[in-house]
Amino acid sequence: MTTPAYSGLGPALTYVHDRPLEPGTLVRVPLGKRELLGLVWEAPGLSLEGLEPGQARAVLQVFDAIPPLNAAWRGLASFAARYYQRSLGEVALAALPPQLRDLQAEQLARKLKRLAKAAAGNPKTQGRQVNQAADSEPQMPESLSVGDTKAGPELSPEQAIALQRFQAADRPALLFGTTGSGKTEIYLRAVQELLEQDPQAQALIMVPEINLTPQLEARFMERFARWGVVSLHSGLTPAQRLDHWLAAHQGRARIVLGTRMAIFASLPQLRLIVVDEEHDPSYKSQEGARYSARDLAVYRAKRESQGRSPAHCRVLLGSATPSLESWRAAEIGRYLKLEMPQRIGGGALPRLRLVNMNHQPKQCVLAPALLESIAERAARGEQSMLLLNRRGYAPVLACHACGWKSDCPHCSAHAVFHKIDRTLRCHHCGYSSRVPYACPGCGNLDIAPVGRGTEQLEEQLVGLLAHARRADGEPIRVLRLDADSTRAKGSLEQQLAGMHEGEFDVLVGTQMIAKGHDFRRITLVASVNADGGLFASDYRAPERLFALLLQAAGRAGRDADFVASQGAAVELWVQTWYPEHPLFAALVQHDYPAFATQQLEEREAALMPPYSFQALVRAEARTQEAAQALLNLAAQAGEPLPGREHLTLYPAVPMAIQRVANVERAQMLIESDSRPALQAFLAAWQEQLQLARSQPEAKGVLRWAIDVDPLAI
DNA sequence: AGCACGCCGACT
DNA sequence: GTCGGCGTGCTC
Repeated sequence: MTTPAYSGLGPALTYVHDRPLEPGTLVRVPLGKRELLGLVWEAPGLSLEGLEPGQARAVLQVFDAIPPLNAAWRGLASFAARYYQRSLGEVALAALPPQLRDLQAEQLARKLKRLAKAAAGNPKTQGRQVNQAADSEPQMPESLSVGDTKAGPELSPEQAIALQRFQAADRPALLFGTTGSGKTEIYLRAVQELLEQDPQAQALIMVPEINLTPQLEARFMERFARWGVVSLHSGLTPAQRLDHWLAAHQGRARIVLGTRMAIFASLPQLRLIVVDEEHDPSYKSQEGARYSARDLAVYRAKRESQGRSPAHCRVLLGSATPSLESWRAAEIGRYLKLEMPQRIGGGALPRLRLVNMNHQPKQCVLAPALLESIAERAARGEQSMLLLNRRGYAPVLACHACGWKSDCPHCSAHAVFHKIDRTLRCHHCGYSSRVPYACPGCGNLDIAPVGRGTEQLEEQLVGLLAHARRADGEPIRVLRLDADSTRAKGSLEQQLAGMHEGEFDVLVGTQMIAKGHDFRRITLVASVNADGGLFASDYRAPERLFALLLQAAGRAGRDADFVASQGAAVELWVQTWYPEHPLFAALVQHDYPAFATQQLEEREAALMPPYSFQALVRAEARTQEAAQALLNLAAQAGEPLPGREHLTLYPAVPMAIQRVANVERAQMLIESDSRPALQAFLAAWQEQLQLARSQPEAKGVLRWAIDVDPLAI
């Protein structure tokens, strides 16, 4: 009755034990020559009499020191496995802390005894652990209302109404709140009211990125340490992850904060799920079971409420730029829409300044007016932030004599020029080589960088601002933050702290600086080259660009007092060659609803999600032909399958980056107006895919995977 | 996924 | 003649 952590083996395996085991019990079982962690699953109608001798081996150990995973959790795991077309064992066992796999039952029992003792001796032990991880983040000053031990600020009327409507909601709620409108305070209050009113209740708070957990943790710890706050994300050590998981599973932690993996945390008394920045693509897993933690949050809340009132477990999705899926659900009343258009403290939203690059001096990096504005701000003690979505010095090196380009030898992509260590690096496979002295094609010495990355922007900015001075008369200081500059552990926190202290005047970086961080002195945000998102082949690109720009804009002017005392103009500058693009018309007005309406109309006309349902099958092989053959052969074989008549199967095509690490990749898009039809077809089709593998045309196929509700096509 | 079994190239 | 490459197949 256990499932192995292996994806090819679909249904549960059968084992025997000398006494009945409750479903959800963790066990240790033999499989082949190995000993594995297993999970007891329900086995309706199975009796020992029906078993051939030797058909079932014996359970080795029972982890009876911890309670079984409950029915709601098992329901979530089996739904996720079914919906995302993976085996139950893979989903269920991947959702457990990895260290559990290596532990013997007695070791776990001993650990639990120790934890119980520690918890009895010091009820705050749990909280301490978390705080250590979070202490590098500067704390937000809270305006404490006198006599209120809960130490929350007064809610604005708008917040109070949103919270009240959420508390009365009988369906998932979408909190559409401008950046700086105080969404986090709503989360905190919702959690507080729930945990005060129900002494057992647990809440799950999800954030898109690991970088954002420390500061959220700090805010939750500050108010709710007494209730036990733990985090769950991939940055924890294996031991921490097990501890935190156990704390949640045993109900010692009543608040769990985490990234997408936290959706599978065992929370026996789960009553509230918050998904912050619900539109963020990080919620969609890109490997293993390709689940959407946001979608599973909605499912899980419903499943937890099964057989109880619909509001037993509530779910709150928050965003300043909701996904079009959630937006539409709110429009048609499937979700409750809560709106908070005002910034707390009345801070003005940044004014959009579109820079028409057609009218700028030739070859200019930053418009002169933008440079000047940055310099003026630095002179007044204000900070600026520049976004450029490309790390490295230049995306490619090229020889103008023979046309040679710095291509990665293993991928169909350029190797990026990193000037700092004079390397060419492929961002897809990790290949790295020294920059050649002369062109490998023709020996020409004149090989030059083409295009611009953050390293180069930083360098040019320092040059362009050489004449300018800070308030203290010193030269302007530029900080670059991207995956390269923050590789060392703790260096992101350290550099962010420097930015907060005002050590730097200008911050240059990739996406990672646009999200969440609370910079107090930034009054200008600029997107150096936004056009990539305007005409990308991916139909979701405009949506992502809009979200990125608004989110980045939200970094500016967060401290209304600072802005007022400076008399600062809070601005978002966007450099573009296409200023007339309709996306910008909506952006000028900060009008997400208008943008969403326009995008949804396009989607409806083209019958794209959320007006249709998609799945993507990707194949990897030694040759492109084999990868495509597998998909096309399986498609042919799938003709008679259930649901097929409601589907469109497009021909297999090479992926955008066709070859990565010497593996050829192809994909096939499947579209349907019926989710059940798509589900039924995919479930049956797996077998055809498996069979197609043994055809001679598909020789050299390495693997294939189905991505249900893919984000990028 | 692991781990075994099984059939073809360069070494003591 | 063996060590070892990774292709194919199985695990209650």
